[in-house]
Amino acid sequence: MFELDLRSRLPIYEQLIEKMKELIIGEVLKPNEQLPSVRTLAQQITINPNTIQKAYRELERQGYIYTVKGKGNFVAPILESMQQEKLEKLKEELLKIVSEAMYLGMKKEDILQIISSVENMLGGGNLK
Amino acid sequence: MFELDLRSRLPIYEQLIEKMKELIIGEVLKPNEQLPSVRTLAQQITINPNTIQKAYRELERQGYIYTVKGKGNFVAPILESMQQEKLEKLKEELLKIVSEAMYLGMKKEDILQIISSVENMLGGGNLK
Amino acid sequence: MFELDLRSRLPIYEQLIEKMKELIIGEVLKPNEQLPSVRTLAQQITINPNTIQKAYRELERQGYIYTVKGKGNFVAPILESMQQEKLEKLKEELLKIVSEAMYLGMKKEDILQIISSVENMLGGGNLK
Amino acid sequence: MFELDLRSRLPIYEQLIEKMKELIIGEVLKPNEQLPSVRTLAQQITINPNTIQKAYRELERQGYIYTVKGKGNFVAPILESMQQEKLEKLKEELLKIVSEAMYLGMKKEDILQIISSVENMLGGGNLK
DNA sequence: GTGGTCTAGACCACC
DNA sequence: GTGGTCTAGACCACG
Repeated sequence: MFELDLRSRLPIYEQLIEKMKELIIGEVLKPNEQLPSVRTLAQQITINPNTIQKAYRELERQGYIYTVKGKGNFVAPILESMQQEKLEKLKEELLKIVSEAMYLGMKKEDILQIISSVENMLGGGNLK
Repeated sequence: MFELDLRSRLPIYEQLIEKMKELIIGEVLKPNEQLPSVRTLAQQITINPNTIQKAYRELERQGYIYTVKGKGNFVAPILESMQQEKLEKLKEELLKIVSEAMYLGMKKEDILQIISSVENMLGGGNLK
Repeated sequence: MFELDLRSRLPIYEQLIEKMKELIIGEVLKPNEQLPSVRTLAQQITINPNTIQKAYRELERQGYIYTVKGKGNFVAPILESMQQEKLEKLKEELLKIVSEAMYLGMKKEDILQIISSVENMLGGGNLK
Repeated sequence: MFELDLRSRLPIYEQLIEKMKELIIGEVLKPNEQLPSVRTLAQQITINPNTIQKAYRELERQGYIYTVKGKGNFVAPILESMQQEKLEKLKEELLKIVSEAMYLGMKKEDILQIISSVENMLGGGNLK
């Protein structure tokens, strides 16, 4: 389930964060679903629990999961408060990347295709 | 010309590489144009010459520049593969950001609007 | 009546203690009034009875409530020392926040305005 | 310089954060001044370097210090961007604490006194 | 059982 | 030299 590249330049806790985000955004992990415990996951992917911890704490800070001490970590439902703020940031990022991409010759159609593929992923027909 | 962020998590030699690549692909630096020498550039942006060296060596390895001993470093002619490589990276980034944005509720229209604004911006004086 | 935050970093028994203290010092709970039994309260706020127990025991130790075996738990008469203790804590907090705010450029007037607005708010129907 | 209470309930990395904030806010540590290195500080106060790291990273996240890899950690100058955001939060906190304090009988004069003491600390006459 | 903190010691990239 | 990451193993508080 979690394929990590131990040799990668990206620290493995960041790889973990990315993977988890994908699972949450792709709604493979549903809101309020419990995540594997720090220890269990550590054993499963044979990695130190501290490393999982680091990833989980960052995900919590970013609002993707929430922690109940003594219980576990859970997928956060989308909060409106964080939503607006975050969307603004994403819009800025989008603007930057889109302009760079189009400057280098990417066509409007290429971007539309990306949007479509995302719609399929998120839409009724969950790929899972 | 080269705005570097010393505080960034990216090593500055990598920031240099990225900047140079963009200037080369965007043809701000024309093929066979001579690059500033390691020493002068180091002085200009007050950075350790070793760091510049490292960036130049890596750019040469990747085929973006070539070195003539005793003369200096020069911009290599652009290969399509370079643009392609860059565009692939941008596509991946786009996919990530778009899916995150749409998960948080951004509408297709919002993205289309961003595209339009970029089109307008580039529409007038595209250098290419 | 008791709004607890299960996700908070503060253990919930401490949250309970703080809430109770405020209710007692603010005289929402009057001296010698009977508190809800451990079980009923546990049911009401759907929390482990052990947790309630722990809070009650600590409140007793600190002199805020007293226990009559076979009868239940009761609000102790307020001692000045309790108010004093609480006020000291608040003063420390105030000092920290005020110094941080003024370091970041908040003006004395801004704080005075906050005080005024609080005075207005309390002015009308102070329970005490 | 750093008196830590190893027995305290507050984790020592949080104690460190508080101390550092005080030093920065009190301008004992001036903007762009270099902080002791992770290792040095660790030796000085005989604490594990990882613990210092944790404190430094959090301070960076909160905008109090910035890190230059390979160089060290430095006191951040006040950024306007973070300022506005943070001040809003502080105002809310202030409102909450002030209203609680005044409800419990704290006088306007007590608060004014706190403000004065802060003014002295920050003003021309640095206590150091 | 859960997460949170801490230590000791190691290796890496960067400058 | 600096910070950044990771491991192994320990102890604690919480529910």
